[in-house]
Amino acid sequence: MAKKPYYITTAIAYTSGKPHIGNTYEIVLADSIARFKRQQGFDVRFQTGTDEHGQKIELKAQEAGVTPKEFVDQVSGEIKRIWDLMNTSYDKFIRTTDADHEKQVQKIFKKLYEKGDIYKGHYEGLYCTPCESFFTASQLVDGKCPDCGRECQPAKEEAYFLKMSKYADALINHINTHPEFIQPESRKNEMMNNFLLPGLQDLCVSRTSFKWGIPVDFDDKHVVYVWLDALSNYITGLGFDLDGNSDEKFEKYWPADLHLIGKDILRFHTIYWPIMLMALDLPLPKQVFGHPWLLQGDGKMSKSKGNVIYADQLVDMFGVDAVRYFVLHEMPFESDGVISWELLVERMNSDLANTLGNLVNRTISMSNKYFGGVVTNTGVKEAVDDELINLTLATPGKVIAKMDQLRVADAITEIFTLFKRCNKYIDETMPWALAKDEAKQDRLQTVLYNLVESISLGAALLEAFMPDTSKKILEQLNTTARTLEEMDTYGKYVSGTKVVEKPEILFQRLDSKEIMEKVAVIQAEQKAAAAAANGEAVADETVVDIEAKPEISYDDFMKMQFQVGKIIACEEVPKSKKLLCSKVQIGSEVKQIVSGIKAYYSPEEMVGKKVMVLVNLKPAKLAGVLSEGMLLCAENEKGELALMVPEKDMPSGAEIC
RNA sequence: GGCGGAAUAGCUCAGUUGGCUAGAGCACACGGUUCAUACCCGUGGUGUCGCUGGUUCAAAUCCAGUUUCCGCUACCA
Repeated sequence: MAKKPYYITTAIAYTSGKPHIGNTYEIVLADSIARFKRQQGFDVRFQTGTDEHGQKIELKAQEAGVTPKEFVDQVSGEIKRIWDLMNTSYDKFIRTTDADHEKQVQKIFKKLYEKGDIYKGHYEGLYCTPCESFFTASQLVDGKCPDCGRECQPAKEEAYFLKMSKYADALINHINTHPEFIQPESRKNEMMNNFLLPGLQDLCVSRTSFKWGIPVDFDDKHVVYVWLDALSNYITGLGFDLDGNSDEKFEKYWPADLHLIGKDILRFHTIYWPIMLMALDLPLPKQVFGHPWLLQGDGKMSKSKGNVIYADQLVDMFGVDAVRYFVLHEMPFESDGVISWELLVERMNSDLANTLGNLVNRTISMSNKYFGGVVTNTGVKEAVDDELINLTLATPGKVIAKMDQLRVADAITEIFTLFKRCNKYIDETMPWALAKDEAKQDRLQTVLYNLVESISLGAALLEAFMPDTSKKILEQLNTTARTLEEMDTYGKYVSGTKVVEKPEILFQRLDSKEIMEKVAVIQAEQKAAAAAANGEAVADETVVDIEAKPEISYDDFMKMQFQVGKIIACEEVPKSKKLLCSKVQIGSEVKQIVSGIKAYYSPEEMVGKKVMVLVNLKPAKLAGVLSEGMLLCAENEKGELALMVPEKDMPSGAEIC
């Protein structure tokens, strides 16, 4: 019988920089699932890769003084190197700059255009600049922005749009009839309530503001929107061809069984991607799992703090399998996991060195000490053996059940429960006591055999999660990994086998203090590097490009009145997350102004500042609070805000012109 | 503001449709053991199961209200 196909993908990694351990988690998680499915007898196809287009990359390359292609070649190579370092068993590493991918994306775009699902639209009268939103004519209220009620700006650029609304009902129906489609389930409500049920807007799927993307082949002013480009990788990587000449891999593996992605990009995978597929008349993936994040224990990761953790640093210090064990084991199914160097040392010592490593070590040592390494099943069973045997035989089923639910951390815990039981079994049977009694030699043989048998089975189960360790244990026991089917009977370890003479230490215990000293050095280096990079950035002057607005006349400009305002009081706007309400003294007048800057300024530090105010703006209510003007801010590429203040002290009310 | 979720031992979390003295791992303390990587095994918690009410023979579990935190989303004049 032909093996059942199983197609699993990770999100393709964005090539804006070196991936940290959080990004690396995803590929390891996918790898453990892929390996386990192979062990279960599936014909697995495992795809990963890099997402290489977009304005951000164009800018990064510019900063680095290289071409975009040179930039992504370097980063993509680095990502692949780390994926390989982590011993991940992907079958295909796709790059969105691959020629065949680009060609298919162009074809897809054209096909959807010809079909009418992508149409050329205009911003004219439909673009609200302050809201930064596009609206279809029907969405406008009295010809004005439905959100803010103001005039929408005339367009200066044309763009292509994907008709989302056409497929919305079909998608809602699909999600409702396929409860397993979006995982974890709690995310399903978010997608439904926030996007689908309120009504989908057509999606703008082309850009003209930058060049680094796949050109629309029939209209080369435009490049294809990066998400349309990136999402297509899941089918182009299988050799999909729109003209019907698809590779057999596509016929075999599509639709995907699982898209494994971060929880932050669920929207793209559960709304845009399915609609794209519907428009192409292709079946939808069976499941999309938005996994949680691996977060740094001591605050957010940042290069300037020097606390970004990279996979290769961890591997240097702990080894590949310890890192794999850690990221897989520390991640709960739904909530974010935490990583820190201290936690790693703790897990390394207690789980890997003590429970597992020491178990293998003591078992092999005893076999050598008492029987010259030969492990024989003499069949002298006692009641105490039952518990170990039963648990050993039950463990594969438990692991399979957990893996079926994608609960990888729980699956690993099941395997370690077995190893712990083995340690207990040694205490219960006390081999060293049996060894002293001539009459108990056969019993001792059986006890050691049972241990070797249970460890062999546990080690085979470990393959998906810690492939090297699994192999090392089996080699030391001089046996091979059995399949899941072969785990149904106890006693398959060949009696009379000789184990290795001197056991190899699988995991060395580490001293937390020594590790932390090394970490301090790494962090200091990273901090210094970040500072140096910042210094360069100052010299190089990092720039931000924003979309240009239409030219205005001097009269237009003169309509606006700017003055220096002194903030004399400030408080948070209740029930709002981003708003601060300030009392601003402008000359002898006091205005109340609401600003969305709570994330960057506390009410206390606002008071006393002299800032630039647009004073003749029509008052409006924000979160129910009247605002009579606007505090002007500069905004960087991250959306962080800084208030504009006069370079020299100026009196309140001074005109800015 | 809208929708949803969470609150259980020092820490990280389990607790299926309400049912026996509320569990696991880690950490900590004590005891045992010596084959082993100072390891393994055992024992040890008076935990207000966020708070207040309610339903019930019985509530961590169901209902209502309340507080705090989190996610998505809206607001950024």
